[in-house]
Amino acid sequence: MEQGKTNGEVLKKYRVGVEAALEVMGGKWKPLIIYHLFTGRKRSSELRRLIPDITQKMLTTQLRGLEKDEIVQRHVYSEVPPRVEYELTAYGYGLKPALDLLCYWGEDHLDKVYGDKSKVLEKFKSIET
Amino acid sequence: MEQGKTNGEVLKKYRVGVEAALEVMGGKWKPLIIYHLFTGRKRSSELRRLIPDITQKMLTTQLRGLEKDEIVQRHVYSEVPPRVEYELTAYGYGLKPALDLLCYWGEDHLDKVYGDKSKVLEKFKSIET
DNA sequence: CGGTATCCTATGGGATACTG
DNA sequence: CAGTATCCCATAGGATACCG
Repeated sequence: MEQGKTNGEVLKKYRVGVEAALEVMGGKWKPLIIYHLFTGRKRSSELRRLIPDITQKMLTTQLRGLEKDEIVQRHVYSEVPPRVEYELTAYGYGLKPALDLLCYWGEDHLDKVYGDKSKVLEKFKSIET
Repeated sequence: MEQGKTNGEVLKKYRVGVEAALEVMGGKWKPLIIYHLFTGRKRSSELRRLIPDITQKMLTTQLRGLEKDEIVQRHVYSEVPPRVEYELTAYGYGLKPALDLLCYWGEDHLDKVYGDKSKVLEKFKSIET
């Protein structure tokens, strides 16, 4: 238990904390968009190519949400044809550890579901706080 | 980049991994339920008390989902009045590292939104893989 | 006490067409 | 190329009442 806080405060912190995080990166496409931006800024067409199943509308919608939460920054170049690039903020990059852990857990889960041996779980249990 | 895998394979792995994880624990109340179960098995009425805003229906629904994915185990006692307890499986407990990171990031996000200093981010950047 | 069964609505997300 | 505007649908989630 953290110091100087009541159970209720810690509980509330946890609640809004995890909920806030899920609001920010919990959309259907947001984790994937963020993932691709981990490797550097991408223009809109690149993201569409990297995420074939996403529609233009959803790409825009999810990016706007991420922009509002200051996870990504939008760079507009006044050219013809227009060019727009999206870049993770340092703040958004801070989601990487959490997303990576979620990813590894998810892989492990899929292995489990599909009958493979659980092998990723061990790898990260040392990180438990 | 992981060994022996193409970019596509790694990408696909990441995609389904993070999506699978969000399917399992991405519900509105699931993280909160899981959190409370981190501290030990709880009976249904305890969870409702700990999560005042949840309805009976949603508690049952989310718990059934978690049970299906083998995150929680349901223990039924044939008594009068009936008693039912829910317990995290070892497998479900493996979500703790990821949930904790999400929680800390979310707290930091809320501090940021509400004008406080960002102070949790530093704490975990060493975990980045 | 714990759980269903209805019923309802809010909304996240998709398809398509259009614009600067 | 990047984005908006409609229109539409599936479903997650809430309110309420009832059951063993």
